[in-house]
Parts: sequence; C-alpha cells; structure tokens
Amino acid sequence: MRALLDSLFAAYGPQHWWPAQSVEEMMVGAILVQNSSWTQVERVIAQLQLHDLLSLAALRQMPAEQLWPVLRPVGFFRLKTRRLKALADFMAQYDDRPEQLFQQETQRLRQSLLQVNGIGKETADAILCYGARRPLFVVDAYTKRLFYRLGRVAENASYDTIQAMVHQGLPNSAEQLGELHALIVCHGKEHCRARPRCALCPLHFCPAFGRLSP
DNA sequence: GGCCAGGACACCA
DNA sequence: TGGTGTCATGGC
Repeated sequence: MRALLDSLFAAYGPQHWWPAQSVEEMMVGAILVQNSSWTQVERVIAQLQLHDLLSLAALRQMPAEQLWPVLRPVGFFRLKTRRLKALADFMAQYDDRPEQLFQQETQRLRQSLLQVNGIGKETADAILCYGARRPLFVVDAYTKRLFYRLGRVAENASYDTIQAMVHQGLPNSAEQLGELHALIVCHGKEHCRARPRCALCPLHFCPAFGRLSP
C-alpha cells in the first residue's frame, strides 16, 4: 500500500484535498458529488455562493423548489436538495458549526453522520477524513476499480473489505489516507475511466504505473 | 445515441 | 447480507 501511495505521489504530487474554502462547503460538496462529476459540482457551488446559498442556515431555510434550478446541473437535483436539507437540519443541533459536531469520538461521530439521510459510508468517511481530519480511508468507485485492476481485491469486494485493507497497509494518519484517496481519484480521472486504459490500460502511458499489464 | 460521472436508499428475497 | 431499481443532468 505504501508503494502504491509513493508511485501515485511521485506521478501527481500533493493533491491538497478537499477542494473547498470551508468545512461547510466541503460537506455540501460531498453530497453534491455523489454519482456526479466534480466539474458540475464546482459550477453548482459557484452558483450557490452567488445566490448566498452556500451555508447550512440558508439551505435549511430556502424552499426546495427554489434550490432545484441551482442544483440541476449535478443531476439527481430533487434528491440532493432533500439530502442537503437533511444535512442542514442535522447540523442545526450543533449550531451549524462543524467543529462542534467534530468534538465527538471518531466512531460515534461516524455513526451519527450515517444516520443522516443521504450520508452513506463514503460520504461520511470523506467528511471525517477531510473535514474532521480523522484517519479514515474513503472508498469510492475509482478506488474499487483500481484495486480490482491491480488484482488486489475481487470485483465485488465490499466497502469495508477495501477500507480495512488500506487501513492495514498505511499508518493511522488522516493526511496519508486522505492523500491516497485524492491521488487515486486524480489517477482515475486521467486514465481509468470506463474501459481499460493506462497501466491498467496498456494502450496508454500512465505516469504512475507506466505500461504494466492489468 | 450510449456510456459514465469521486452514491445512497428503499425494497425484496 | 446481497442484488436491483430509482434518482437526472451534462460531457464526451
């Protein structure tokens, strides 16, 4: 696992994740990006900011119908509006202050996040790793695909299986676990889309893996 | 026109 | 527990 982190880091350099101006924005982005492209999320976040809607309080108060047109570009806009509002309602008990939410112990914190409708394991771990700086690895579609193509896991490996494997192979460090996930996404965006490419895709050169076979 | 994008949930067997 | 349908827009 260390070697994987090293080769990705050597190829792409530090990623400085999560790309957000505040933890609040980070949490909103984590919901918006679910099964969508980050490019669209950036557009929507810019629009939210423009309309003064990039705060938990504003998202809670604004009628859903008025959020729909803003969220439309990320897809699933009705669903994600509902989820943002669920997040905002949840955060009201912490005065809309993430640092207050983050006072809890990690597993307890994870459990409370998982109870929010629209926050599953991946979104919760992203908030924990990049927002609260807790040592939890985020397993996403890029991660599953990469580990599968590297022959490290079965195609249908579960979230917990992959996460445990990474946790076992790296220090208990939010910085390193977060960096690995960010680098996997960076690599995935460039080389590992739907069909076999890059290292894992001999037809293309890959900065991280050269021309290794799948 | 088809496939896919940094998922989660309800429902079912 | 595990599989499937649903949610939806935009880029390539």
